[in-house]
Amino acid sequence: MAKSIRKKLTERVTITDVAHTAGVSKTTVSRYLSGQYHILSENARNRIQEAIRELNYRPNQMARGLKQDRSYLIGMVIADITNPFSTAILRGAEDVCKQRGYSIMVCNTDNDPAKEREYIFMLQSRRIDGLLINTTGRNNQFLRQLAEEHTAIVLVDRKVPELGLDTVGVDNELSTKEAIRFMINRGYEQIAFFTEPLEGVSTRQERANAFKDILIQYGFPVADLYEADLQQAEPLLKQLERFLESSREGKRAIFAANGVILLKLIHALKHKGLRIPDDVAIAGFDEMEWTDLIGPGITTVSQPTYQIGVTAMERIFRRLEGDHSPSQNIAFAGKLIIRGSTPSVKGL
Amino acid sequence: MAKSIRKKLTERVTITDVAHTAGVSKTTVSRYLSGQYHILSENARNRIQEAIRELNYRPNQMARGLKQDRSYLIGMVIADITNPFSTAILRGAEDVCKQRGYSIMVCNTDNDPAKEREYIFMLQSRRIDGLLINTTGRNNQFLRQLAEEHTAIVLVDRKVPELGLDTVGVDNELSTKEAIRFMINRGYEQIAFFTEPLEGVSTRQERANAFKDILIQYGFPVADLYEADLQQAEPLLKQLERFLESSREGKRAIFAANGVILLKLIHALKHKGLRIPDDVAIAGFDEMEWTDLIGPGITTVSQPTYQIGVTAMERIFRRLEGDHSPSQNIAFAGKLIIRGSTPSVKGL
DNA sequence: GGAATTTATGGAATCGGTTTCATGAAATCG
DNA sequence: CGATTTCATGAAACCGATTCCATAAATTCC
Repeated sequence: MAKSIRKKLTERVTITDVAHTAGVSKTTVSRYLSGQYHILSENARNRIQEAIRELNYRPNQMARGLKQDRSYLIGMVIADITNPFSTAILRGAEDVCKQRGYSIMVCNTDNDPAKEREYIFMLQSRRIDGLLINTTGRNNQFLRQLAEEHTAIVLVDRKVPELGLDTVGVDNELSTKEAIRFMINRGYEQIAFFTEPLEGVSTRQERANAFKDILIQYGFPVADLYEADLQQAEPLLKQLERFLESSREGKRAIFAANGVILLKLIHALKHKGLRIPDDVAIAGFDEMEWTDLIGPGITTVSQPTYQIGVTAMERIFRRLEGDHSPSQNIAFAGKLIIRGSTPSVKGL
Repeated sequence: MAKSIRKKLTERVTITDVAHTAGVSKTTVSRYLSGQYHILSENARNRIQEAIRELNYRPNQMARGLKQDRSYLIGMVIADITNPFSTAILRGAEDVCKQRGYSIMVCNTDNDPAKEREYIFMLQSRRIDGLLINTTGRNNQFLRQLAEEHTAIVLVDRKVPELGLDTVGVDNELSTKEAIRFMINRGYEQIAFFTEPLEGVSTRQERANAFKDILIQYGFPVADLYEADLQQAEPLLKQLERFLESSREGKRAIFAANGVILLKLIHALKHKGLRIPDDVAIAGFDEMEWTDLIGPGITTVSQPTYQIGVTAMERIFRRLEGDHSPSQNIAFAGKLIIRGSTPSVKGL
């Protein structure tokens, strides 16, 4: 009887309920919800407003999205969510989304192409409007598919030229060259470059190539480019030892291709009882909250991470608004922050 | 004509398309999608599978969710997404969600109740099934409303007793007492406690109270409890100076109530040219990737952050599965990691 | 002052799935 | 062998919004 009907009715408040209590049709309420106030009478507007308040109504986004073929959802696929670099980007991206009423769904892949694929499928099922991805580069086929379904995709940090998508990141060549040139000018005679495996990751490749180029340009031998797999600590330690054995104290320096490997290297140096910069100088990509606190301060290349997130998300919205211009590669300048970990070599 | 029809048809592949090409009804396809294989003939199963593959079909989660009144979405409202503490929890939560086919929507509030409220409304519109929240404590009314609409809510880190919700965090009293007691036993005669403003945040209050309790228990005066607003750097610096002026080198120590303030304090000490631990000893909550690298290493209270995220999310799913048992407060033990920043006082 | 236009509104179809219920065929039973 | 149960399937209603189209009333036009 009445009791059970009421129960059913109050279970979830729908647009129909609002229409009833306001004494208008669903259509009119819908118009109110989408902000088309100018075609509503003041009377209707007020009564709807009152009804919504009274019933504490919140429109169902799934119903809305279904009909409009829009989810107001952006996917963000990140290799490692605990990496401060990633979260700074996320922060920027999130701020832009919030402002527009979009929400971000985070997906953590651990650089695993299989996980990445699963997430792409899931996001596809959710009909995301946009995707911001730090890709493994192994699921290009599926990304292309997504792009064909009108999802606006922006690659962050890592490029995949064959996809022809917008990318946002830092100018790796420029920044790496600036940093290595700086170290050469400071008098270091042997510089090692440590990176995670290059295969398939454009960012790492660009930095490694810039390193090689600049060494060649200055007539240095390119002997110390180390690709370390960080899953196990051993390889990195071994490679570090190899470098230290082959080089002379006071004349050598290490450059880390990103913040993760920079941290690992500093750990390894501490573990071996080596001092910065006396035993070895060090610098690397990614400014982090602790880089000025360790020893004499670590020289780093700072990326405008928040800005990268903001810009990437803005490109997504530009695309969603119908911009069909050719894809852009947006590269911000990195900033070299010089600290005590890379002093001038004695005797210069 | 045919062309335009085809275009329309291939625009988005729907369950109807799959049904047609497989030569069965939507109902049958739906059963396949929800894994009810046992009631399908092998023939139908194969043809549907083939059709899905051929058309590259992905079911629309919005349509699904609309009918089922389930979004398979979990909201995660965080005060500061760039805080490593938060992302570690997110990581744990995300892993659990992925496994169950749920997705997480991240919301960054900056500890702003207004932003938090906006997010709660948005998440409500999306009909999230669960919410994991690090709340400002200023939107209890809306959280209660959400809970009434069958959203499973778990409070992380910060409690709000009046809401009667599940909470997951660390045992603040126990860990704080252990840490302060340790410092007292090491011979420090004056210990300062630095925290962000206590008002409304249970975690901070619990830690501050534990600090006071243990000092009283040991017969120390409670003179140095500093509430610093971190928005501007000044207050913290002033308070730090006040403490340093009132205390004696070699006999004093600082305890930071969380990782953020710990970092700020270390920065401030460096800024003032003070050495750890010679000029002042320091310890604090939250183990971070750099705490063992700064100076002699910083003594910290480590929280099982990943585990907190996993546990919180598991409680959400337990609730979604229909568990109506009384609410739980789950408190993990923190772990005191002793490092060089808190050596024994000379002469002990 | 009647025709044409504008304005405010609502009925009904629709989005893409799930779920209820009905049905015909095959299998099991006494 | 007829009655009953099981099995595989599909038609149609439904979830909660938006949107197309129709319509009555009010306004403007000549």
